[in-house]
Amino acid sequence: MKVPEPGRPLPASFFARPPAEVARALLGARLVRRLPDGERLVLRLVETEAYLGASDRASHAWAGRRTVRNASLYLPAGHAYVYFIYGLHYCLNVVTNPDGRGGAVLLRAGEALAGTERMLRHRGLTPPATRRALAGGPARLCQALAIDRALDGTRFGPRQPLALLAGEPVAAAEIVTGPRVGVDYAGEAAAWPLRFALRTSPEVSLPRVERTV
DNA sequence: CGGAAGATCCACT
DNA sequence: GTGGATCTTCCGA
Repeated sequence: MKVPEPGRPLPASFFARPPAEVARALLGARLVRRLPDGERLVLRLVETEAYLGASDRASHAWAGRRTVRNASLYLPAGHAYVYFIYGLHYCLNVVTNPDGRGGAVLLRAGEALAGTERMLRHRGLTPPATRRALAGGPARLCQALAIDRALDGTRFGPRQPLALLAGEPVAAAEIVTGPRVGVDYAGEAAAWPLRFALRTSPEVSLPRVERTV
């Protein structure tokens, strides 16, 4: 599909595609968080994972599961699904359902482009901090951007608390894929290469992924 | 109604 | 490399 100029909002049609396609296309995009006091925090996305929905045992929408917790997964494409995990962490997803099956993309890591000071504070870090410590990992990303369940079900868009904008184009040779993290329980789905990352990014959480796309 | 497990992170060895 | 923190959610009994 046609991708907007860098800095332009990604339209709903961008997200209304198969999750793996969206996960790959989101690499390089800018995730913008507007705080209640008006400050803008910006990350360049460097790692994503696709969750396919009903057919994917690793997905919260596996077998058509629909609960209070994951209700946002069934909102139209381009909405946020934020969940609480392990008793202390949050993770941020973008809903990508082409046909209402609960597909989503987990935003796993980003590189700070603006608001670094504020993000350090949110993370409880003081310089020098590694780039990876700031927003490398889904829970770190959420903490850096002050994201919690209050943002669950909101729509990504300009003038919203969360927005996704087009970034600079990314060459295919810069993208690597591999199995998703922490889904060993998911049977054969655990091996599916639905994790996408930029090859050279230090923010990418380990273990490093293999194959180029 | 109780138990078990989770799309993680950090400190410690 | 390993284990503990910490709590919500879900499913089976």
